[in-house]
This record gives sequence, structure tokens and C-alpha cells, in this order.
Amino acid sequence: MQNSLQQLFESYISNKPIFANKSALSIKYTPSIIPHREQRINQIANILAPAIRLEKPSNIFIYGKTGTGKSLVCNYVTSQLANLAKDKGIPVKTVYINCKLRKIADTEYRLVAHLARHFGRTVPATGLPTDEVYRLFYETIDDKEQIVLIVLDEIDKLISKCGDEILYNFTRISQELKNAEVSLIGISNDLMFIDNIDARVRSSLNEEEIIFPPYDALQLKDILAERAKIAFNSSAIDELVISKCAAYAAREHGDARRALDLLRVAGEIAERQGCSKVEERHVDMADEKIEHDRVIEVIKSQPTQSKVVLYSIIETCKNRKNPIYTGDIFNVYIGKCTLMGERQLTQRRISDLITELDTLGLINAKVISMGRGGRKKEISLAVPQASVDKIMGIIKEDLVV
DNA sequence: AGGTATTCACATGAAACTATTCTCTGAGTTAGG
DNA sequence: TAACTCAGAGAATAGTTTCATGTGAATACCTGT
Repeated sequence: MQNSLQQLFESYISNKPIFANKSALSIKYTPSIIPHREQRINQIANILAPAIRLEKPSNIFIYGKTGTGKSLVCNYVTSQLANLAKDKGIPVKTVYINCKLRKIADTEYRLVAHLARHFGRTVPATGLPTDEVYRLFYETIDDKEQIVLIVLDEIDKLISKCGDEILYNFTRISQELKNAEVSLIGISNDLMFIDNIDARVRSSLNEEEIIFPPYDALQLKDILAERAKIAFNSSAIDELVISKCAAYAAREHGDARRALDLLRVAGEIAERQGCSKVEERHVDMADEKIEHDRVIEVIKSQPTQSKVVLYSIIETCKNRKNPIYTGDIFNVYIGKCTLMGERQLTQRRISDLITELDTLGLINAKVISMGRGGRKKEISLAVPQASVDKIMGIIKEDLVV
């Protein structure tokens, strides 16, 4: 035992390390070159440029699927702008907020409170009327002449949750302020997002739209190659592996984030196995591992009731071959609740929980009409068979089964 | 045969309710002068 | 009298329940040939 450990550590030393600078593959990393996005960078820079002359730039809305470089480009341009402004002493402030983050900016109140805090006000987490928080925010930024650029990432999530009055309120901000000017940059994953907004709000926004198309496999390959140069030792990686990662990610609507994850995890696996080089099989393993980890992570973070529902679904799927529907699940769920002494929710709520599990990608729930048989959700598991036992284990940890 | 009306078993939407957390306010209480 | 305490009103939020309405197509029912 002792000996084998010795060997393990020694082999770690004798093998040339695979990574040179792993951070280049993380999401937070901002590369100095952003391939295939030169045009968008220029577009955004052009729109924002008036800020330097203290004129209010137009509002911008950026659309594109996940991993198309929206946030990256946006951060890049705004930080360049902020740097320049700082050097020249021009009062331009940029704020980046991710609206998806729970407990930070996922409601109107929290968003405005967060903004006010960013400008140095202390705002309680609850207790104040929303109008009051708006007033605090106005006051704070209006005390001197300045341009404020607010970047709202994943703004579609915010709007779908709290309605589009927020946007309307923001357009009104500019009218209320005497000294400062506020411009919005909205980033959305949902291409249809703008169509769901009230026409009046939309016209008062009079925004510029920029669309980020997904990367194709070749572009992904360029991006990966660029990062791999920094992240890996040159001998540890070859073009084949990179192509494979690019191809896998291109299969999923050209998600660069996914491609980078794939490459990083493949490298980690190779490292752990004591290989001196990343091989294609490591990419396959990485693909599986990422999916598996994601599923486990998602399930762990679910509230108890969702877990009970998922448990019921898994068990029913195991025992029965023919398709299963909401009603079946509900019955099993009732049984589970009495067994475990959990509170029973209504079928209405279970229906919603099932839909949530579907959007999380843990199950497939398709609404089908069976004529006289009624309208139902046809439910099946979406996780690989291999993970099922692990999942059951995790759920059981949390529940007294 | 062809057309339409019904009907099933939920889905989907909206509103209202519950419980918790937090602020703010003002009445009542206390301690020191 | 100033400082302090504490209860109650009012807000925001998450998670539900209640009530109401919507839905798609297999099937039952009718019509005219």
C-alpha cells in the first residue's frame, strides 16, 4: 500500500505535466484574442463609443445561444471602454449583473437593490417598497454627471419571471435623472425574447440588436487551438483531440463553453491516469463525466418534494415497460409521501414539478393527446441507465425511504 | 362513407393564500439627571 | 428627558392551493346515399 502510493506520486513527478496553465480553459478567463467575433466587437464598440464624449449610447440587446461568446465579448468591450475612461478621467461606469443568480438579481427589487449597492448604498434585503429602492438608486447615481452602462446578462430569465415593467422602468430612469445617463445592455439566450415584450416598452427602448450566431466546428477548433496553446504543454495535446472536442460541441449548437469544458476535463482525466498526452478516448470519457456530474449536481440541489417526485418516476420507470403518465406518477407519489411522512402536494403542483424536471433535462415529458384517453404528459427518464443507481442513492441520502 | 359533436384526463393560467424574513414606526418603559 | 425595547404594520419572496379555462384527437353519433 505504502509502496504503491510512493510509486503513484513519483510517476506524477517523472511524467511531464499535461497542463501549463489550466485557467485558460475556465469560463472566467478572458483571452486577449477572441477569434471569429471581430465584427461584433466593432459593432458594440461603435454603439458604445459616444459614452466617451459623455453622450448616452443606445441601448443594446444581444442575442445568441449559450457559449457563443456574448458575455465574453461584452465584458471585453466594456472593460476596454472602462479602462480608457479611467485613464482619461471620464466618468463612465459599467456594471455587470447576471440576472440568473438566485438571491442576487432575479427579481426587480433585488436587481435595483444590487445596483444601488454597487454604487455604495446599503440597501436591506427586504422590507422596503420597491419604489423606495428605485429612489435610492436614482439619488445615488444622479449626484454627479456620469454615464452608467448596465449589462444585464440572461435578461430573458428576469423578464419571464417578473414581467417587462422592469424594462419600462429603466427607460424612465433617463427621464428622471438630471446629471447622469443610463444605458442598458441586455444579453439574452432566447432569440424570441424581444417578441414577447410589450410593443410600447419596446418602442421606448429603441434598442440596437446584435445577434451572435453559433460557432461551427471549424471556428470552435480555432478557439480551442488558441486556448490550448496557453493551457497545455505543447507535447501533451494534438490536433486530433482538439478536432474531436470541437466536433462534439458543434453537435450541441456550437457551444464554446462546452467545448472548453470537454477539453479541460479530458486533460484532467489524462493527468489522473498518468498519461503524458491527451488521447481521443479521454475526450469520450470526459463527455460522459461531464454529463454525469451535471446530473448529480442538479439532483443534489433539488428541493425535497422534487426529489420525491423524481424518485417516484424512476421507480415507476423501472417496474413498468409501457409508457407512464402524470396520473400514474401522482399515485405513486401519494404512496411515497404517506410512507415517508412527507406533506402531500396537489396534482396541480406535481404537474409543474414534472415540467421542471423536464427542463432540467432529467426526464422527458411530452404532452400528447390520446383522443378519448385524454391529454397527458408521457414521461420517461432522460438519464443514462448507468447513472440511475447513483441517483437513487443520492435521493435516499436525503429522504427516509 | 363522411361529417360533427362529445368526451376524456389532464395541461395551463391566474389569482389568492401561507409562512418567513426583514424594515420602520411609534408607544411604552427605563435609567440617569 | 433621552435612550431603549418591543410589538405591530407593511413589504418582498417562495412555494403552494384554488378556481377556471383550454386542448387534441379517438370515438360516438348523426346524415344522406
